[in-house]
Amino acid sequence: MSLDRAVRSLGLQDTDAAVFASLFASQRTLAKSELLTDEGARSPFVSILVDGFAQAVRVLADGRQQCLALFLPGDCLDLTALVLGRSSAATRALTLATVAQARMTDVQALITERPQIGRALWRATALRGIATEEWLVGLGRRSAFERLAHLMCEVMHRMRAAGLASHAVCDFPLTQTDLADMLGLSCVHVNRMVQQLRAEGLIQLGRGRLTICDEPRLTEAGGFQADYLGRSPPPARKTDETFLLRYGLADPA
Amino acid sequence: MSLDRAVRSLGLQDTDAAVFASLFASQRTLAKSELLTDEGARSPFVSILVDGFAQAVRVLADGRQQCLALFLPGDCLDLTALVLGRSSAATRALTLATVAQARMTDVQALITERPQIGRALWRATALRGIATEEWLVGLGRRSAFERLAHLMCEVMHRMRAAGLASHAVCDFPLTQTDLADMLGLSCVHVNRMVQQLRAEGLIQLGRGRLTICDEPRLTEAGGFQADYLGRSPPPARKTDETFLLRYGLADPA
DNA sequence: CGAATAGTTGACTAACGTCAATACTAGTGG
DNA sequence: CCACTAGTATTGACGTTAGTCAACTATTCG
Repeated sequence: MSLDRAVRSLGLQDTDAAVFASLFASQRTLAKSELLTDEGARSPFVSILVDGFAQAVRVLADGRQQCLALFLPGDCLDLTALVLGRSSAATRALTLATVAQARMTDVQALITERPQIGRALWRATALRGIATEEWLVGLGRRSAFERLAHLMCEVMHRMRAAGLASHAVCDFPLTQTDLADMLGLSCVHVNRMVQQLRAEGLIQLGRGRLTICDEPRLTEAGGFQADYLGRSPPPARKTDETFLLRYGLADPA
Repeated sequence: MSLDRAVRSLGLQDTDAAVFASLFASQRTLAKSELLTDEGARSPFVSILVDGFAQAVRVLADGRQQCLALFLPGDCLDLTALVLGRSSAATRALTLATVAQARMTDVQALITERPQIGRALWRATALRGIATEEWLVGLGRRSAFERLAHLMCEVMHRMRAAGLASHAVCDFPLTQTDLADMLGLSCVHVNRMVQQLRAEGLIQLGRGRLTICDEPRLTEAGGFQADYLGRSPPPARKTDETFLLRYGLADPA
């Protein structure tokens, strides 16, 4: 993933894009599992993932942990630190990874000078929030099988958008333990669900690659909506009497 | 909750606060269960909840639903719509509620004129994201009992910050079904956990009121960190050999 | 080749959901 | 003030999903 492409995916163009990108002159390589920033830390840099996979993760006092976000090449890492001054979660490389870094003070200064850049980063912050909300829906209301199917759809979708998937195949270097952390499951159960997805002919997964064999059915299985970032009007819902009554939406006529 | 107080809680002061508040001249009353905005809708207004409780909620095609956020008096509703143009989720009154509204175009114009206001709203967007992340951790890695305890702590904490709690008592007009939607549980199970919290002498809950009887123990039970919005450095973790090895954090020395 | 990591399996358990009945509560109109 | 009603809370029996533990196998990588 080129830095320019990453910057354009923020919605920046022309001079804004060029000037913003020019701040990310330095690169840093992270070993697999290496922390880029720790939970609650102040970092003097803003980072964009250029290569490899990473995650945002929170660890509870007793060692349980939950992944809050999966970062693919081209994603901005830890955006909230830019406005809040601190990282809300640890950022950790899931594979050997490369990040481009800009000094936070430089970014701050540039935002003042070019408000459109601030606007774009604010928009990116909001999109990150929506993605988190989507995961929240999954953990709250979807079964393990659905969650996994949904995640496979999401990854393929995002990898395509980043130009990193060919047809229905992309790199997928995550372990089942990594998946378990994302999906709020145990790795044993993830394994069972992966096997079910394979048995039903929906995906192939292994050796660091994901192949979607039957995308319509996988999408259906995960309840995935491709446009959940640039959202269209609410999908037509089955008119369910109970539902309408419960929320006082029944047409009084 | 006065509008001024709400505006100050965004971090705005003096002229910025006054000018921003002046945009919220109109008010609207929502009946219990009434939708303020629908999922995916474009709204021409930015709203601040002045009175009552509200939620952001996503409904799946089959009727399952998950609450994404609980709004208390003083909270900005549906902030992401301001930068993304659409609501990512429905906003619904949980009680009879009052919102103050500003025309979105007016807010946009004011942000251009006074960048500090944009900064404050961006910060609020980021804080909303962190709150969503905290719920994600709960749904992914906390038991039903812990989640409920955590939510009680969160609500009391926020109600105090809004000046709406006296000592350890505050209004709490949510039904157990509402709680179930927030916590990703069934209402029957919520009921069982509420009873357990009561039996252990941690809370009193009923008739629209919440009383925390033993705050230290409730905080402990929920793993609640009061500062999870203005985060301090990572809490000291038990040094756990397994954990360190698993994540390659073991000191190589 | 060997060590470490990752994936797989089965047996068992715990947490939580579902269903269906029953009790309580608050608001309503008589 | 009382009966009525709708919404809410509670209970028990039972089913299902997912977690835990402990082994074992397959891969990867040095």
